[in-house]
Amino acid sequence: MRQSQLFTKTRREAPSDETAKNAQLLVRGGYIHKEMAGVYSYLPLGLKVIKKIENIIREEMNSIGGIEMKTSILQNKEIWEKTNRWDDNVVDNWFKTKLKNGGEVGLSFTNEEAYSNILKQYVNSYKDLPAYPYDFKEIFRNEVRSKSGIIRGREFYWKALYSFSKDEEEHNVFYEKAKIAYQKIFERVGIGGSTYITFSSGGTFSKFSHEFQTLTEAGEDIIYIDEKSKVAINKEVFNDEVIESLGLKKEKLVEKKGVEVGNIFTLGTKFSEPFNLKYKNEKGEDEMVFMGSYGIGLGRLMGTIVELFADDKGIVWPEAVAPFKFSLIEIASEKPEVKEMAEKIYKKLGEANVLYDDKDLRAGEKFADADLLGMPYQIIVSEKNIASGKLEIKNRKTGEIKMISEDELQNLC
RNA sequence: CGGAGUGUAGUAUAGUGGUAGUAUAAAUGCUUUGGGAGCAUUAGGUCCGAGUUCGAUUCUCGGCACUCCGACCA
Repeated sequence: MRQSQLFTKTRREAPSDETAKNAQLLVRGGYIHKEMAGVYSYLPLGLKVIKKIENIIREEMNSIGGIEMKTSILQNKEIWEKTNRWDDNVVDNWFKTKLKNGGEVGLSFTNEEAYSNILKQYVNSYKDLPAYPYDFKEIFRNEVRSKSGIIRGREFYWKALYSFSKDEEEHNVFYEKAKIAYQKIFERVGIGGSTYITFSSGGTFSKFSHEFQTLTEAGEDIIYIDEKSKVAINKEVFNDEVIESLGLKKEKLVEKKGVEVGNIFTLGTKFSEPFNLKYKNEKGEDEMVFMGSYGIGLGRLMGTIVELFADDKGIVWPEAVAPFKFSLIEIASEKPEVKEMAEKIYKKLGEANVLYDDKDLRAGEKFADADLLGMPYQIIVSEKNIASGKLEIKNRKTGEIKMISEDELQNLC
């Protein structure tokens, strides 16, 4: 993409109403726009990052049998009354609104009821199970106080998968697969090394749920990590009994701050019972469907990646989620060869891979922009480099500069 | 929801009971071109409402918004 086509532009200064590093840098780079506290629009560059993350998650969910669909955002009061979660005294962060005819609807803050209600209509037999539907959707939570930029918003985009299994045994097999798929996702988006599977409170049907906690000072959760096994315990269940049951040693655990980038949870029959979601087994007997939930907040993940890798010059994207792999910087010159070379490289690498800074700006400003925007590689085309017959390529993360030939450039794609 | 604070141009900030200033971004022209260039010209602003006052951006009250600390985060 040509940078001149982007209506967004970079800012020199951070907005005064953001203190979170992720929001400051993403606003400065023109990735996001703040609509109100806890509510952000995703600008063209920001959406590209979200889409890259979304595709990685989609691939991993599909690989364990997930089937993508879309549940509605407007939710029927009746189905939430079945689980007693319509009541504001039970769930205090609903966004609710009214239909013209006076009826009430809610904006979904989670998906268990919607899925249980839908599956109720289709699941009758053991032959219909298991089922692993999931969706990417906007979620609304009327938080009294939002903070941390896009890490905790009132409106956010998440992936939620629900597993509907015949019994606990079948559930457990899938649960373990999901755990591995989650680890792959965090590995692929570049935060695997800082992300710990964390034991957290489990609710009615299992001792623990599992969170995926990424270590960063921007985190709001306190966890105790075991560096060797890459396992952690959330503060909420941190006690001697738990430590022992996990085979960990208290003195080896270190207290850290983390962001919960994902979680997986055994729900059991907590939601299937109120919906009477059961099936006939092979003997013709009724059995309750056994459920699990698996969530990842995409905006939160994006914000966490920014927090984790940004340096004093700006954002540093891991290659897998960068909006473009390359920033192409053409240093203005009177010699037409410079522009010609830049255009040639742009075409060669493809507009999907390159953000081409074709604006009429000075070199310093283009370098600063490229550093702020954080593409993994910067290719610099100038009179000097053309004269040497080589191309200059700089690694955003390490700052390393290499002089390479045009042929070598091709290999980078 | 409890506590504290802040609202001035697109952005970041200064200042004042009496014509609102600077930087940056923007527009035009000329010069310039390897780490956020220079000169000139132009355009652009006091969150909303009420009160006090001859006069309010400034003081008072109310509202709204935003930020921070705490609580909450199913």
